[in-house]
Amino acid sequence: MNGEPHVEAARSSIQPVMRSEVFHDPATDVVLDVISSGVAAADVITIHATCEVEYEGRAAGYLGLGDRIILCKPDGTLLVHRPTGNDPVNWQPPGTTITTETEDGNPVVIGRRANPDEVVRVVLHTVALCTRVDADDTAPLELSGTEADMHQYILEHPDEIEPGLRVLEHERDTPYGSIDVYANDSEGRPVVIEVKRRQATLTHVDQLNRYMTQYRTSNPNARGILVAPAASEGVKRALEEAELEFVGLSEFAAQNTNVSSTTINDFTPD
Amino acid sequence: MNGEPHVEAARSSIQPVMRSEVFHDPATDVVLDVISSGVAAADVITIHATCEVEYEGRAAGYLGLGDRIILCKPDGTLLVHRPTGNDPVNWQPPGTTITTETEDGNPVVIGRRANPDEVVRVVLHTVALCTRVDADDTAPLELSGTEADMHQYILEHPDEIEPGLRVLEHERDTPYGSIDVYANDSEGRPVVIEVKRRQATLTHVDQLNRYMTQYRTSNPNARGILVAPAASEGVKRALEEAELEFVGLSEFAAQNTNVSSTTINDFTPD
DNA sequence: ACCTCCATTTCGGGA
DNA sequence: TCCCGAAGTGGAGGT
Repeated sequence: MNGEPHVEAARSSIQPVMRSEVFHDPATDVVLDVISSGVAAADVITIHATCEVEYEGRAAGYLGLGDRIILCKPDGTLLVHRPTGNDPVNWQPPGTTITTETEDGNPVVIGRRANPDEVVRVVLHTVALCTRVDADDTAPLELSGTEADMHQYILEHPDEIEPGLRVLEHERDTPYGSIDVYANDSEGRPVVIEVKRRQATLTHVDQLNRYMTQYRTSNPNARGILVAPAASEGVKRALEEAELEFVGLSEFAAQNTNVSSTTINDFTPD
Repeated sequence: MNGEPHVEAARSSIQPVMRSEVFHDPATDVVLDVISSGVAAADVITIHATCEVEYEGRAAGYLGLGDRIILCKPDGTLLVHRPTGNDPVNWQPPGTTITTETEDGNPVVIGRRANPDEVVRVVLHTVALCTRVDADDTAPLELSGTEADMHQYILEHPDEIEPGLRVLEHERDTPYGSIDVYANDSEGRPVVIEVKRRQATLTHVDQLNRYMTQYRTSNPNARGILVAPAASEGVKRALEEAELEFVGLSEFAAQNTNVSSTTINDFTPD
């Protein structure tokens, strides 16, 4: 049964199914053929193999023999996954050119890209499984609870930040960074707001402080507010020292994204 | 051939091979059994399926029908990959509990974790392929060209930063952030060095500036140097305004990690 | 557990 | 293309 493909074609035009081929314990030439023909046909290729991985580019790496799952996507993505961990142990982002060669009779998968110039080389010592499927996926990911949603909420409910706040501008780019929200307070003072969807950190203070330091040279009375669901004591101290303010929007704390009766839950498709 | 497993056991104790089972176009109960038994056996499970994905946790998401590859790892990692993109469209990091259920006769994969409380639910409408393999991988990843390597290089070659520089300390933690390198220049002035292994950005300037602002209250003549392979004009301007300096270490520019005769190339295993 | 920072970060948007 | 900042960032290391 070695190398014998099990083909399952689409069974109907109404509900098309992924066309898939599986090669069990395939010989080297079968692996090479599946990869090259699969890449040419824009299929997704998965390989279960004991392999070795070399990487050279922005950094350089070597990974000795082990059992991994290799994924080759039609957009050039190359992923090498270990049996543990969220992130691939080696990878190559979209835009990579995937080719093959042999080394000591073993099939080798090569992912090469320019800018940055990087190569990942996967030497397949024992291939347990090699598959190619024709995958079609155009559904948009609908995601809510992002920072963009929080911006929208603030634009529509400025009083939640501070009574009398009037929003004047959203996402203004400047040479010293971009401002999330520009507003005036009830006394007409300029207010710059930096929004974070999760616990505020020092880098967030930095970001606001960088802009405010510049802005205050021409607007000494300008206020800077960091808006986030929460902030550590260190962050609050850093804010005070920079004469900046913190406003906690606990509605946006984690595990509370499905608030009803607000606009936060409105989906914002790609 | 539906649901019939193709089993390939290890063939020798000398060179063990991944034990693998493949189910082609499996029925719902087969999918459910493969997942639950595979999870129990600490196997890696891959599913090629047309599916729907729901996510709720720090944010909330919905992904309509499409062809994807689902990966379940024995450490609880759950990955849903589209045919494009480096990153999974939905995922659950290690530590997740993977369970199954059915919905309208379709198998459903559920990944649930606490802290943060998050759930990913994958509704499998048509499963083309379902595999489980017993993967073993203990090889350490050897990686060079990281920021740690750059630190080491600077510690051993301080003159590359500036003639006469004497390094006094490495990685000092403070309430206002950690310093990469603390040194004295040829005139005895304190020098704080922030090291970046790639093109410097404004946030890197922030990081150095945050600390220097504090440090200079007690050491007004202290110098702050950002060391990186390169920096944009905006970064250099921001540095000047904060009275900080930039030193370009072009040896560490991308695509130049394999410099010979230096220590940068020494592997630093996990 | 919290906080900070690196990452071969990747990804998307704007100039 | 570069530059900048978000991400359901993940992961490591220290306190």
